[in-house]
Amino acid sequence: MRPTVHDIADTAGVSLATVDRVLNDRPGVRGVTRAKVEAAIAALGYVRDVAAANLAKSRVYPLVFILPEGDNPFMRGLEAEVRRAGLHSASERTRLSVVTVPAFDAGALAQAIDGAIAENVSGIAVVAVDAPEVSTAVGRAHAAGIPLVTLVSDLAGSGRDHFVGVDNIAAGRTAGSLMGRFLGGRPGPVAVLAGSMRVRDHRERLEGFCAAMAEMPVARAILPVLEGQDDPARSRVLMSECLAAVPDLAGVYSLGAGNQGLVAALADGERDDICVIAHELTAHTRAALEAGTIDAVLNQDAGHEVRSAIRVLRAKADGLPVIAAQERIRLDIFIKDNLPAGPDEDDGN
Amino acid sequence: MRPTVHDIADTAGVSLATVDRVLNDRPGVRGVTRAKVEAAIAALGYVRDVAAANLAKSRVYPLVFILPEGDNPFMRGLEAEVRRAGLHSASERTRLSVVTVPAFDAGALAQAIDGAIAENVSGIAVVAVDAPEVSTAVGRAHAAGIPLVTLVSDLAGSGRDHFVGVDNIAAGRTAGSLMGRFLGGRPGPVAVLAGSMRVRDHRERLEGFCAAMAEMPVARAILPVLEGQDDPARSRVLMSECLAAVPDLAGVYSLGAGNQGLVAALADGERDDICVIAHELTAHTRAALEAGTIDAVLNQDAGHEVRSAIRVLRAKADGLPVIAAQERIRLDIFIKDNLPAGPDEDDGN
DNA sequence: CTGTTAGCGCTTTCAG
DNA sequence: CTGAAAGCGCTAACAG
Repeated sequence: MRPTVHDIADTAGVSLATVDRVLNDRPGVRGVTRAKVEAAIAALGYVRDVAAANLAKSRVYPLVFILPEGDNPFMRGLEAEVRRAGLHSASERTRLSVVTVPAFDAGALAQAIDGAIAENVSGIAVVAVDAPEVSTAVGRAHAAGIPLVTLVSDLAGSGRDHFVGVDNIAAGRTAGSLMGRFLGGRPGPVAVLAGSMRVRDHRERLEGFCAAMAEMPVARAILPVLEGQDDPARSRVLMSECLAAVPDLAGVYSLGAGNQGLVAALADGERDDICVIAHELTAHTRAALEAGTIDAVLNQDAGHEVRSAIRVLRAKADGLPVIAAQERIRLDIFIKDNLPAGPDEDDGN
Repeated sequence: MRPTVHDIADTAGVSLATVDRVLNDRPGVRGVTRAKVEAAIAALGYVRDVAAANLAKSRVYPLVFILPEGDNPFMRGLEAEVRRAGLHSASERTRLSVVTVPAFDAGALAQAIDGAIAENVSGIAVVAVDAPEVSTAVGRAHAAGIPLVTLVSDLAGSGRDHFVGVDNIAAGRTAGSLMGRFLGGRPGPVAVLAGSMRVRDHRERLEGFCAAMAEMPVARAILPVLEGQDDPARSRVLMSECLAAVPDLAGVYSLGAGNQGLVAALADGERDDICVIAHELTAHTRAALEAGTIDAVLNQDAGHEVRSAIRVLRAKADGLPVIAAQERIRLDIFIKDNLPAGPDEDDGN
């Protein structure tokens, strides 16, 4: 049997309370006593049973996730993952809630953050819009001692405690690298369809993409970015115009959530010869991948992100360190052949 | 506060013990009583606190992992992941151990399985060699009521309770698909380097690869399989001979663990123009990917696999159902640009 | 500064 | 068939 607090108490010749004080290094223990206890801990090779500890301190951690509203499928997927995690929140002693705000709206976002601060939650996760109002609101959370992590899209030089999401420059590079290889020697420029250059993840993806394309053996023109505001109709129009204007278009990099519009435009123009690389595995991108319209999808696992955000916020709330390496979010590459299970099945890993 | 067993007992007008009997559907409860309790459970929306339950039943589950010995880096990585999981085994109430047996040795493997049965462990995870001796040993485990899962490589028509690993046919298809796209119109045959056709995962990968290559727009010859026994020296020799014999070789699919030898042979022959797709992200493949020798690596996350095996074995030992969708292991595609953190850093997801 | 005691939510004897 | 009571490993009052 593994040693317990009782064993420590016995071999150190002190009471349970004292052992507990040392373990959680709370004040009120003499140096000598502390030393005895620490010796016993080391000698017995004690490891704390976290589950039991959580059970005992029946504290709960109310955490709030602030996400953009609207029909962006990735964001709705994120929301679904938060709710799914909420089911397990039981044993994790957390209470999760979701607040949605208009997309790309810095003011509304700042207000939502202030709302969470007012409710005195124990942690905030927010899909950031990179704007000063947001930064100052994040500063207020910090001042109030409430841990805050940015999710998916980061905020430059703010007081956020941690960023949960992929390395978007690397994501862009990956897209560029695949695009270059898939196109090979085929001539023609590539188009880039984004949501908005106001969010940091989109800017970074573009940067990485251009860098990787520039390193390819075959030089290739990259057309000016089309900003579709992650709106299907708008993205479709922009893309259709582009297809009409650039008959020799060879590829499209869709780095935001405009995929539904993109696929529609490609169907309208009957252009299944174009190499398309998109982000986020959703019902739309999955279908397009299976149909051969999209060639590769880069994905960040929403489930992993949500669980990571929860772990980090809890750790911060408890004043525990975050193991950075453990919280890195991977960039998945999907092609038709390695598509995972179904859209609403979860791998829980 | 969430409802507890006490609340159920109160509203159902029974004792804790009875509630517990119903919850874990143990015998010894009258139909009427059971109904009352179930009504209360439903009414209160009770969800069991698994952590507390585990704490109370201080039962531990000894699980044994049987892995091939030798310097196969993927297998050593698997072993490392088992040990890492062992650290957390605390709160999971499991005790993990590892047994290694000579690679591709069905007799030794069968013997190890019998050994575990004799020790009366609560679960066995085994990297299978696809042979009759192994199947019968698996049958004995089944007869003894010991849950057994195959890990990484499956066993045809055996009594294994579950397979933890990737869909290897899909993995082969993915490799073929990428190889076809990367090579584009470039002429020349491709070689296949395997470990042994005696393990099922290698056979399945080959099958998927050939199928995908056959569907490519450009027809391409696939050379006879080279079986390197996952041994660096042997793989190197085979590969070198192949390079010498086939000067216009366009690509290599390494579907086993012979990557060290493969990379050495390519270096010997100064052939960095060949498109190489390999399996499993290890120190060697990572370095070769960064150097540009290998173009893509398909990976199964050893950490995920180990944790999945543990979850499944525990569930089986407890007679609980396994949520298949949750246990599916993804096939990761890595290129130079989306390589994850470091080789010994874990993402724990 | 240190110890005693009563739980957290669940399981498990052992009596009735 | 059902209930009372004791604990799992840890924390948190409250006394000393």
